[in-house]
Amino acid sequence: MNSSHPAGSNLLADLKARQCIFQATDEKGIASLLAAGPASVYVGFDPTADSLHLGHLLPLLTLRRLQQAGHRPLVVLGGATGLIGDPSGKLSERVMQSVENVEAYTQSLHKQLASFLDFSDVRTGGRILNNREWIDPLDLIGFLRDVGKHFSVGAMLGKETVRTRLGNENAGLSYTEFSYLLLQAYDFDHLCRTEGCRLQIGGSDQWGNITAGIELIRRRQNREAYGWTTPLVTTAAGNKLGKTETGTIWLDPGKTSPYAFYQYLLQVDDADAGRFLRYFSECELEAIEAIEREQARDPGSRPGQKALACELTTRVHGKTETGRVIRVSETLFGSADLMALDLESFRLLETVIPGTVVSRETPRWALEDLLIATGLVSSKSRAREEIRAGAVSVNQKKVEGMTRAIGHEDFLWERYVLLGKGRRHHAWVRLGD
RNA sequence: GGAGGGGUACCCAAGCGGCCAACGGGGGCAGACUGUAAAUCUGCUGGCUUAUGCCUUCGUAGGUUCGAAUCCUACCCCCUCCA
Repeated sequence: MNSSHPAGSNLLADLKARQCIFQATDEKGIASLLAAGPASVYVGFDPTADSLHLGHLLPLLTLRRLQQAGHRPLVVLGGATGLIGDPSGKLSERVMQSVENVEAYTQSLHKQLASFLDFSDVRTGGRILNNREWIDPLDLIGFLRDVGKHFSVGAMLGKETVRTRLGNENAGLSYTEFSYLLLQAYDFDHLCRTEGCRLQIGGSDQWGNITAGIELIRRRQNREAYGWTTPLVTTAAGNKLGKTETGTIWLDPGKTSPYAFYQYLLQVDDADAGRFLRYFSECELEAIEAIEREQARDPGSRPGQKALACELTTRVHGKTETGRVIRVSETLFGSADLMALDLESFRLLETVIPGTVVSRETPRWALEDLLIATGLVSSKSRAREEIRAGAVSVNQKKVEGMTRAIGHEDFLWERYVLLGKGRRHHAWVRLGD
């Protein structure tokens, strides 16, 4: 890994300029900790699903920057805390996950992490840990006496997380979730003891948990620990990055295809592109500013979105996949005449966007049925509505009228039909062998 | 355990015997305009062999009624306060 990045204050200055620091406990203390040599830094993720999503990326990539600067990344998977459920940022009680799910999720996340951090680099010596290692052996009485004793219920009630939950008419807060804070604080205390880790970073909703850990360390170990949070990344429209009405943008290609991932980023608001590049891109700030100037001059070509989408898709899904995705995007949205598309392009298309295979035995298909089969619409009624609205295209030609059917003559290269719904949704239909 | 409040479509939220597949808002999808942007305007937003037709849906299960999201009974869940 690139280790040319400066340790200590320059690194912090860069992170600040990128607005990757939302709140910090003691900037001077953090600066001297990082300047003193390689420091262990920890980020925790609870296995609430079998994949991370875009919203997890900022703390993760911030940790990556720290590793590049020579520090030691520790990722804690909350195999234990995930069984409790973090009330932070949640408006209502979480549904408790089964033990089997949490275990399976933990394993999935474990695999995913390898593409963001280098755990084989002996010099920085990063590790992935599961907090079951140290939480499972705890006994209740011991925990209450040694850890619980250091927490004042008054202070806990003052935490924003707790206050919002208690203030909500329709949601309460169970004792289980109320105790979450103690467990996460204990994680930090444990890591400080066993790994010499004195810095925790996390998303902005983790502030309360992080500061609780710092206090616990102070009381039990009489040591000074630090923390900072990254901002919650929201869009100009006020939504969380990666959360759409139709679903979450996952990092797992099986849950969100690389194409969908790329397209999501390509479509971010102009107003967000520069900010997101600062958060996520490893380009120097000057380079980002140059892209922004380009963007201002020619917003239609969206250089900011393209840079963002390209870099992040590459980081998450790799270079090869990103190349395919970009080529397909250019095919579908470029001015190129579809009829000029060669068979190879269709084969590529097939690996990138959704579609369906139909039997050669059938002479004709109702357009509605193919729209459903490809997943472009959810029901026949919807299909009809979209056709009526003039939203559907066959081989890039808009369908007029309601009676269009698809026959063998529509298959280009006697093999493929390209269906479209609206400006952005495409799917292929392949004639089976 | 007691008292009170509440559970309606993706979310919020009206409705409180027929005119309810269910007002309104948000979100989503689509059309126009564009730049695969934003803003704006318009349409759609349970399903079906498109039908002034049928089926499913208003926490769950029963019941009353010609007819129920609306009334009754039991049950489940959530919130607040008291014990």
